[in-house]
Amino acid sequence: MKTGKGKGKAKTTKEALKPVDDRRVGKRKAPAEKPQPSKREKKAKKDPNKPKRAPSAFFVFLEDFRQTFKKENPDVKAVSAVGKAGGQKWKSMSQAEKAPYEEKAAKRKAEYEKQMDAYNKSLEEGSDESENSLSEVNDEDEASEEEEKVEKGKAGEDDDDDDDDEDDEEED
DNA sequence: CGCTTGATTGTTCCA
DNA sequence: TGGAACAATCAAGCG
Repeated sequence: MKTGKGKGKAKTTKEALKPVDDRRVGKRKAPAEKPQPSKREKKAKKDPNKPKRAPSAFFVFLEDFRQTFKKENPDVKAVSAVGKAGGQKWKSMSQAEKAPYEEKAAKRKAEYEKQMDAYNKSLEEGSDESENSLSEVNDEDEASEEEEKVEKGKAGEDDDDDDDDEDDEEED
């Protein structure tokens, strides 16, 4: 389900307008253990195979944006600057532009899912019962880069066009 | 000398 | 169902 966030719209956008004050979801963890709970403690507990989260479309976009941003702002050395700028631009971008990034992110996710598969198994490790349902992840495999059709030429077939949006953003 | 933070959004998982 | 936590970056700053 996804909490109906599908078009949730707003929510984040609006919040983004305002300084992230409370939004620092970075880590709301309860800092009770350590006086200085770092924002993201690198995994307090080591999991045997906990795959790292796949970068979201936003992160993917950031990777590219970082370089661009640095190029135009070589003076800026603050990582946060890129984050902020990237965040704003991200919202400025239309979904169509984010699409390619999302696609890439989706790919990363696919691999992540694979890892999770193995991770899940390890979780049950001791448990008996049901197990094995999925095939063991093949270690090999992958690597295929199927790049889909990048037919941007539009062979003339019309269609498509529905791309929805382009610019405009909803909101309103 | 080394760890820590900082900031973005999205995504994902656990209870 | 909801919240909580974490994903990359990268250098500066403090202990």
